[in-house]
Amino acid sequence: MEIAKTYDPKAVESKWYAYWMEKKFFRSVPDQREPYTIVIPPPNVTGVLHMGHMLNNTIQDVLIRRARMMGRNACWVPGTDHASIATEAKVVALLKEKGIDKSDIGREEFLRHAWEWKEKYGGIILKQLEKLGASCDWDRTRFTMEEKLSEAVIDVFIDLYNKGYIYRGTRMVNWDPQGLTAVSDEEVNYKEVSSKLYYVRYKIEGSADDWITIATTRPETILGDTAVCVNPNDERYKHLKGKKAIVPIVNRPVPIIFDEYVTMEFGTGALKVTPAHDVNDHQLGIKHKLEVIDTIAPDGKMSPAARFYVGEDRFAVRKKIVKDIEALGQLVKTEDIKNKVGYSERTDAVIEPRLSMQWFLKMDTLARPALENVLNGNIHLIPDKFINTYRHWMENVHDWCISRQLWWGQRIPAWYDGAGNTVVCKTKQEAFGKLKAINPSCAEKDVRQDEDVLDTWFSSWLWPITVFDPDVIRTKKPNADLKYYYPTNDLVTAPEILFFWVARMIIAGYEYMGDKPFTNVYLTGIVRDKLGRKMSKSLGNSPDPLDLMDKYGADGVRVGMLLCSPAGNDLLFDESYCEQGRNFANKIWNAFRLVKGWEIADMTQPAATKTAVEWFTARFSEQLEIINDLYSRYRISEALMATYKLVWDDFCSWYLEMIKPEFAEGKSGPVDKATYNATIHFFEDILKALHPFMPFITEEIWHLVAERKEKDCIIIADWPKRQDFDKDIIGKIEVLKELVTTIRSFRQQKNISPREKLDVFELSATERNDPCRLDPIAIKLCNLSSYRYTTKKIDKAYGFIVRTIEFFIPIQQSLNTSEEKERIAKELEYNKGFLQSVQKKLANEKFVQNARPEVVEVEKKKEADALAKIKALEEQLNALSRS
RNA sequence: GGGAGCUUAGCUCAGCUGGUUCAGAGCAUCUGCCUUACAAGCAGAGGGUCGGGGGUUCGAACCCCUCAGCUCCCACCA
Repeated sequence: MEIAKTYDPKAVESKWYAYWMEKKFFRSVPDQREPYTIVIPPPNVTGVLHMGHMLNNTIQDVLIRRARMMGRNACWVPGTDHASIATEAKVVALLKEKGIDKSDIGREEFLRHAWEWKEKYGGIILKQLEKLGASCDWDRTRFTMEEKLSEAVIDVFIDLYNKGYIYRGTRMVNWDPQGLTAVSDEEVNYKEVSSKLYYVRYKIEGSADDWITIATTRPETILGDTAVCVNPNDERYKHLKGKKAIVPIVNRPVPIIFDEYVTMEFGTGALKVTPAHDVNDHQLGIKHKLEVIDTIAPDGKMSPAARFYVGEDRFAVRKKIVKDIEALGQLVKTEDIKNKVGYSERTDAVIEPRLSMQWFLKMDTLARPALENVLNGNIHLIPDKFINTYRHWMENVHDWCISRQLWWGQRIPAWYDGAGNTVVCKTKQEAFGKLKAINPSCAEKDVRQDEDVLDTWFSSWLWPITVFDPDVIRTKKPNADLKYYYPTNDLVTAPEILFFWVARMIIAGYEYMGDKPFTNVYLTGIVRDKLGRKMSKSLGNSPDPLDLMDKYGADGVRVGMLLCSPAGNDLLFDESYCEQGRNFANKIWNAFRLVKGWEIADMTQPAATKTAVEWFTARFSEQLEIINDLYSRYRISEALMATYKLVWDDFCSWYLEMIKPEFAEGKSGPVDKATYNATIHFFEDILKALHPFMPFITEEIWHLVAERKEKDCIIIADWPKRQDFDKDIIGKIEVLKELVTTIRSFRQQKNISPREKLDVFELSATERNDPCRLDPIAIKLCNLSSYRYTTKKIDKAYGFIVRTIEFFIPIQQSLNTSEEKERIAKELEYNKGFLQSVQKKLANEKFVQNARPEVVEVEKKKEADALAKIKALEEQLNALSRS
């Protein structure tokens, strides 16, 4: 059978994914084994796979696959998030294209369209995850807005309301004029922008020519001014006590108030107060009992209350009003300044602080256990630098605005009778009953449900609970799944949603399960481009993961992602990492080709090979231990690198070269059975160690390297067991590697072909003829005609030292003496310098007194070695001088 | 404005409680090789006063101070 020279992932990947699915290897049901559980951070239904997902899900899949191999009952629960704002915006846009306006068709009709859209496109991202090799239990796929999960959300709302944590109130909220909804503080991004600070003078009422000049960046809000505020300590304005200022354009007299809130140094020290459109002004408004004039409508256009520019957008009005004020002669000056403006995370519209009636969740009490259990280590944040950030947030947590003025989402179960009474309960009937009890004149037709839906995070914070048992909120009796899988083990997510989601899941976990939702939170970095810029659609700097997988194979891309993912840091992604991943896959493939091409013969095992097998046995265990340790510390990319080097360097470059049969009659010679079997066994172990990173190629080779029964797949194979290993041989081979490298380097320097055989003599204190078990390996790897021992130095030979052992290679051609002398002199000089530094240390009494004995011993050993080496080098130099 | 963190080879990073596994890894670079597993490869080599300065110590990439630069989080003074 001819095996292709390069590995072709395409057919292999789809074949094995289908096979795994068919054999239900991803399926998990509770059993006797210890569970290992991950719930996926549900991607938005609107989402398409981007590099962030790739990273995130690759890590999850690595963890879940390894756990599966370690004998745990591995369960990775997939699903999607309904993402109210994002999805609603998408559907609105789609309808708009068809000429349909959301408000024209009404709630029911709109939701029908939204569901239709979800059914059609909502599963795309999950399909894409399959390409990556994600071994999710697809039978458990959940959607945050499916009936059962929604019911749980409603039950939680009612429960928290009954417990007194939820209240309704008028608050200044972050209003998204494009999405036409309130958004939470966490959904506002502040960006620094260049803007202008306008100085506008207001006339003092009743004066002839007395003015007060304020400074503002938002002149359009002047129409809503209901006061001018100055600092009571400000000498400049003391005379204005009890006076009024006239707001320009609208000509409204407003009080001049005094409050220490105002910074005297900023602008003119006088602040215009617009309680309806600024958070701080709102506070002032409450404190000084100011009138509130809401001049900006929900859509960002001036409302009738503004009286001027009604119906025009606030930004257009900003320009206009400045001109008009200038025309009035009241614009004093303009300054360029930089300030920060809030943008909506979802729509990127400028956030408008706006007063509105919203539902809030009181956070302080609920947040307490969530903070404690992170601080006391019950929940680990990885890397732990995030603990500080987490604590800071949890200690200063604000009440959470949970209502959204949208239709796509769980509708708030609050009911009104139109007479100012509110009840919170599940159904209209129930509500009618309750309302009637309060207000006997209430008719059923008066009962109206709150129009708003709940914040998406108010549903996803239940995710680790409701994916297993959506009824538990109501029944309070966890089902078998929930009992078995909860708390889950690892959560892999982006630090950006540490507060949005992670913190709130922890809160919900303790409130509803009395226990943490997960033990470890692995926070990935943000995927950036080579230049460190965040990947984004608008920059066009984000590669399409599907294209990448097409080009490099899923295994290649997985490896590429992880190669550049230092634990807890952002990663600067570059396609060349995927290339490295693909090359690695190809390397493995070719190792397989080599082994598969061997003929097995009934022959005794050569000495070199026997030692090589002993060495690799030890080496593998040694490295496996390191790899296991890296996994346990979630150093995933380092675990990959250790595996990479184990495979490429130790297995391919050293082991396979050691055992490779010699050529005979123009083809590779046969290999003995013992070596072959050992090698196949090593190969299997290596494939297992690689499987979490490269599931497809390992499964493929697993089936080619030996006969397999139907369900004998690597995906469910046992993770290799670490054995006690022979440290001695590992050390010896390390020295041998140095010898081999030195000889190869010598060949290159002297232009000696690798085909030309060389003799090597090792200087030995005593006469000996017994070959060491390593010698045959040296003979093979260096293409030697012999490896002998000598008690005398050899003339007319190239002499060199490895560690403390002296070697000679006799050569026909005469050595360039001066060149050799120079080389040895250089080495001598280095060693003398080294010796000096060591001796200086040892001569230092304070060092000998204070340093730990082991450290001193080491220095003494260094000294002895250096002395021996110097002696040898000097002798070599003398010999050269004599000849 | 408050807080956290970072700065080690051209690039991305590792270096746990100060001392042999301390100056490392991968990639990139350079040199020689189409050697019958692999040129998506093989072999070899070069490359860093560990951001600057100061201090503690017998000894500092590691501890302290200071300066500079970068990143993130929180707050949002118009």
